Amino acid sequence: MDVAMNLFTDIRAHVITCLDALTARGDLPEGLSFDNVAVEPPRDAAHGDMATNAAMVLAKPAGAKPRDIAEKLVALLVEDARVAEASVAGPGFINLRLSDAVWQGLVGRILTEGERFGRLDMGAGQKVNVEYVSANPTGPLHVGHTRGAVFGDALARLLDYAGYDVTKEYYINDGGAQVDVLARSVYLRYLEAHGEEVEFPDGTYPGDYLIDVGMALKDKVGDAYVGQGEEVWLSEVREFATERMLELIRADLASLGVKMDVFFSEKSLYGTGRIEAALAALDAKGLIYEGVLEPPKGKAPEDWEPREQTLFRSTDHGDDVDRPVKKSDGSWTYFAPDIAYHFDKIERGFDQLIDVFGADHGGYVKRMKAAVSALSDGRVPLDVKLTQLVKLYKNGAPFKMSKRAGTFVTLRDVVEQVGADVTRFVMLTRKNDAPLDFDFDKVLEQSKDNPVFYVQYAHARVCSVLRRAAEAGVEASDATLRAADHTKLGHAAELRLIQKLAEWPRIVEIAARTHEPHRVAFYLYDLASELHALWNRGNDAPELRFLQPEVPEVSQAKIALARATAVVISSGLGILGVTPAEEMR
RNA sequence: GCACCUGUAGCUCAGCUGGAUAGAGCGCUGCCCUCCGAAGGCAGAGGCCAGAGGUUCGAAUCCUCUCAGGUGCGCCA
Repeated sequence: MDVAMNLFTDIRAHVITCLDALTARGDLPEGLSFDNVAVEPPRDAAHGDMATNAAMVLAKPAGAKPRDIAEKLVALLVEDARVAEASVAGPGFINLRLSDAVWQGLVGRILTEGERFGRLDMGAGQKVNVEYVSANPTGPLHVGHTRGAVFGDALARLLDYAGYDVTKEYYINDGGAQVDVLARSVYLRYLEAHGEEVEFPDGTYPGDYLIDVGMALKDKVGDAYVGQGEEVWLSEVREFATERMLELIRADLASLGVKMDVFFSEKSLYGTGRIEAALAALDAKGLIYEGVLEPPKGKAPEDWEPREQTLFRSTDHGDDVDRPVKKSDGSWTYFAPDIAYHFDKIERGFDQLIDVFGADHGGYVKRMKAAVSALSDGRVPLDVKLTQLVKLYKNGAPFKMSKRAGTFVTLRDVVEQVGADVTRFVMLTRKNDAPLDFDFDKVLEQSKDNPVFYVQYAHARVCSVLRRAAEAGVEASDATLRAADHTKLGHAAELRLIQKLAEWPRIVEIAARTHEPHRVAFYLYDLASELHALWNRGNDAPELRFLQPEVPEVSQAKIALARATAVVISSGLGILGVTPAEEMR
């Protein structure tokens, strides 16, 4: 077990020990649960370094006044050398101030643990499947997919960092009618490659990106399909085209730094008995029946007619209505193979499933959860994360996207214009379920209101200090910095930065638990802000500058702090999939 | 009609298993660079956390209802 140090859990353990002592002494009744006892950073730094609610949450079950418990607890807490001061405040909070030595000691530990500082074992090696993007293989990925791709990928990296065994997966919707549309569109481009004049009727994809595919098809099969009916070429062309589209999509993802572990084909579920097996599993639980659905109220469906269908009793697992798995012609609905796909994930032994969908698929969440709940007998949780729209702007003005007008913005367009690092970071500066504004000009701005720049700049400044230390003849290797005398870091501004660094493992824990990687991005911004603040104090107070060539020991302690900050920034950016910058250009 | 998401400073948004006087950036006001670390920093003003009830020692956070915006609602995926 490789558990990074977390000062908050360390101190919480100390609080629990003291509570046990109070219990043994008879000051607290036996058998109290300490589960709700928390040790957290205080909202206001003036309250101290950490605060615990122990006295308040225990007052009621112990039948005592919060302040009485608090005072007894305080007396024990201060016996530990790490606790410099403990006091009761407000309704019964206990504020703790830790000795400077505790904070100073953290710098050396971060430098020793490096990227491992902040890694957790909360996942305990549990297998988690994160499914994301899963776009139809009918064309290049567009901006909407980009957000899902970045979010899913960062979530996967975050969970890995938190100790889960993560599989990143893409479900290829290659079983439905739209890949037939793709095949017909490619066929038209194929005819075009043979010099025919073609038109693209409604219901086909007129995009230029298929021109190459049509030519490639010509190179492969010559004129074999010219003048032939669909029965001759449809299946072949479909396979050829989807394969090409997948290559395109893989390349799009690669340009963003996204690499999937598994591409799972919907088509592979057909004709193999796997859909039937999944539905049989539901049937065995009495959850499949033939029935007629009620029309949705108030929506006045004009062409509604009652018809009998094969239904999944999803209402037994929290859905609002039962859902059809077969169309009236007897073929499967989209839902059926998706049930089989999730059944497959369950059978592969995942302890937890996560699906990342666009917000327009919100209506699909309950039935999917119902299916997973039913298929796993409630053992495997499914969390569905919805990503909201990305609104594009160009220099403050909305940027309209239209396939017809040719102003269709692809993932590749975005990455080519602003770069993968910027794209990824910006996509994570908002909670996944909140809409996101993406301004092509603002994201490249080098100023404080651009968080990407601000965080990168903090990292680059540390690199710059290290370079200049070398020029000034101050030894600043990692080994030296680790062994430096960190007790020289006594200034309040320096301790503040260290305290921010101490929060890193907590941030990882919270972000991983809530499946919210944006928390990492916001934390990095705060951390960068602390570093910049300290840096700028060096303008007026030379004794706070990191590099002080005339006193190498002091420099080394301060540079160690800067370096520790860079280590954490680098870890955080790693989770976001962003490369830390060594210098700004 | 129903379901899900959202509603926090003038604007864009954070806010942990419920904790203390609700935070950040932009914008606004006022300071700080002859040079040595200013693509920046410091200070200030600005809030009925959409509204109304409820739960409790304590609610932006949990529950109920209302209002506003978004998304979706049987043979699309």
